[in-house]
Amino acid sequence: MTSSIRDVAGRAGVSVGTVSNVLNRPELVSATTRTRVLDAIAELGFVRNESARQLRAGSSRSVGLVVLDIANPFFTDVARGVEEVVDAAGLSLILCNTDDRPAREKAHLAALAEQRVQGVLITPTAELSDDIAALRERGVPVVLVDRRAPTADQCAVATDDVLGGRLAAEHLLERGHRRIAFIGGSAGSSHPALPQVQERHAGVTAAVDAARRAGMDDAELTVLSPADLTVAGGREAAARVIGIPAARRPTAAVCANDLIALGVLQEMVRHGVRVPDEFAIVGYDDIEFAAAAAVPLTSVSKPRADLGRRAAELLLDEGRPGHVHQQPVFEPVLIARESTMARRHPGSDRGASA
Amino acid sequence: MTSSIRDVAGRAGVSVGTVSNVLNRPELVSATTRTRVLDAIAELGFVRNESARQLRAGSSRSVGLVVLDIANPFFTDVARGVEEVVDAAGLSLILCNTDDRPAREKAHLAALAEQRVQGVLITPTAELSDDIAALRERGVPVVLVDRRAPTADQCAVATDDVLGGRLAAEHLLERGHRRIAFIGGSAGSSHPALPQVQERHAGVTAAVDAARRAGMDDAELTVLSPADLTVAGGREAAARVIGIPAARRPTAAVCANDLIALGVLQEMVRHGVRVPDEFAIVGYDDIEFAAAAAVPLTSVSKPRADLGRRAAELLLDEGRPGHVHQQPVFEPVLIARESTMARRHPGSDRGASA
DNA sequence: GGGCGGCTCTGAATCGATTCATACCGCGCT
DNA sequence: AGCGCGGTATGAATCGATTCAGAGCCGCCC
Repeated sequence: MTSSIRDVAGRAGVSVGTVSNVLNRPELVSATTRTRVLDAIAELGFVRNESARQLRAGSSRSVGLVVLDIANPFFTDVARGVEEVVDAAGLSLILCNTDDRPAREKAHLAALAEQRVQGVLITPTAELSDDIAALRERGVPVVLVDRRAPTADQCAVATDDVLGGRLAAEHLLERGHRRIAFIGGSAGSSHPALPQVQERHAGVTAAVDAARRAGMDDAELTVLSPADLTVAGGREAAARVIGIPAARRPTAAVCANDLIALGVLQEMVRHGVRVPDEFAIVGYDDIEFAAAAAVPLTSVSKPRADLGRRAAELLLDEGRPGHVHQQPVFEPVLIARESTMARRHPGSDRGASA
Repeated sequence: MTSSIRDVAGRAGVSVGTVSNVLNRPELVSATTRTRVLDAIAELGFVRNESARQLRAGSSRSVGLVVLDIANPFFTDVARGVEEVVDAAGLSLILCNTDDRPAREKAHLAALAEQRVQGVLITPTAELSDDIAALRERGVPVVLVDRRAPTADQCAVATDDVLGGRLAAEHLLERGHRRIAFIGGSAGSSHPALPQVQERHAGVTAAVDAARRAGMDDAELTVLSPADLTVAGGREAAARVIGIPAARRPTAAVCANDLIALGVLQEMVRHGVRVPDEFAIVGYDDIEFAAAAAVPLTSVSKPRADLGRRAAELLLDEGRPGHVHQQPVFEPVLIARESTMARRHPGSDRGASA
């Protein structure tokens, strides 16, 4: 059925070594033999067996990318960036989805290890499992994606999420909001929040505290923790916000990601709460659907594809001799859109609270 | 560095065959030897080399999923369904993205063939390349996803897109719309449209024709072909719609997918065209973001995860003896939401054309 | 004519897990 | 004592591509 290099050799009347040379170092083979071999390959429909090649080589021609949520466009954009670099290097990409479940992460890492991938790009689940450390001990390069490295002896590509959280909160404060919600905290949630989310939270807290110190005594922060960082989670949290009596209800929210923000937006609209006039929303990640929402979402933008590209580059570099571990941190930027476009400018008037 | 089964055997004081048995048929090994071997494995941090295993076995423990656009949530939902089935079978999934480019499709299929995957699930690019046929000739099971099989000798999981298109158009006609646009056609586009899109188009056309025959003489269809089936494509097409003088401008659109619909929605809102009052929109696929849009999108819903699940099941079944090729066709359902909720019911009044 | 270098090609050894025919052990039965 | 049998363990052969030391050949120069 499937023919091997040996069949090709037989057909072309040469040795297996020669066939291999045609495949891998054609310049070593005379033109005539080369065409003879290529003809045989075509006639037999020969396809190289990667397993055999890998066995000999000791490692595969692929890298793994492990993400938290394949349904989150943020990660597909990161994947695009990764793919670009990986493709260019002639490697292939194995995309794995964990749904933020440690057990799935573990299983995927085990499979990748068995496949002897050249390296792994991973956005780990909340707790950094020791499976990752174990992989690294086995000599498999690992680069953390959108996550800070716990130690300096490894590569990681991150975003300054404290800054991002601060930008979001300051934006709302500047527009006159005083009662602000952070949606995506970990309070009361079963498992710990992702560090990325903790950072965003910290940034928001810092901004609100600073505002209070600067004289906005009434600035206050409410934290809501949806079950997960999805559109459904956002809807659920928004419903809770709506349940708060108008006098105490936050007038704006910073969401831990855009999926949540879209859910919040949807639920607000559904309940007739006007966005941004009655409730302003800031998302995070600036996924394409944020701008495409009918009330375009103000969002904290990070270079999604660049994150992926950079991570992939670092991973490929790990294999090389003089590699130095790096932890680049990208700076997020706030993109203001309509979802926060009401209210007056800085200081002064804090009128019409809902 | 990496230890092999031989090292484990040495350490445990048994033969390699025994170690292999511990790994694959532990019931053949006595309890004492088994624990001795397992201890050795743990101590050495041994990880089985998949390449070697695959080489011997002749095929890998993975299947490939090749999609048109990983950034389209429709495909990530399909992927989820596939993953579920594939995981349960103890296989792993290799996810490949083609961006509807035949060259990329070809490259991915070649890589999958070299990896000796157990099968391939694919939503092919517009033209059915012969690479797919070639794969099948080599004995690799292939199941088409969201695409009808050209012949009965293969498996394919599809949706009745003619019906879907008709449902969408009938819905708009019932709500009093007469000048309808189909956004996503192939007219004037460089490459042929996807068959799925052609079907949707055909369904819309059929509905409009039927309406005309039924007495709605003024029912008419305009076709717009964006460069690609993305949010950006939708925006571009919407801009063109807005350019049409109000008297001739369509009052509603059926979009080839939800990404386009979201783009259209966004552009309409940006230009102050009220949705649905001045312009109604029907999307296709019913991705999560359709419902989450602030003007929730009426959309033609198909069981996305089920498509994936079913396709994966058929693929796994292909390996089995009595396999019979099947081409299940799912029936789409129209989910009415606000983006089409203006205008009066059936027949009568066709008033206020923007 | 002998020797040497350059160009081709050969074929055996190798990677690591699996498989299977074979061997071994102890025990009960005749 | 001999036979057979279930239960275990062995180790050589195998999968297919790659690699590399070495062989064969040709032409050229001294």
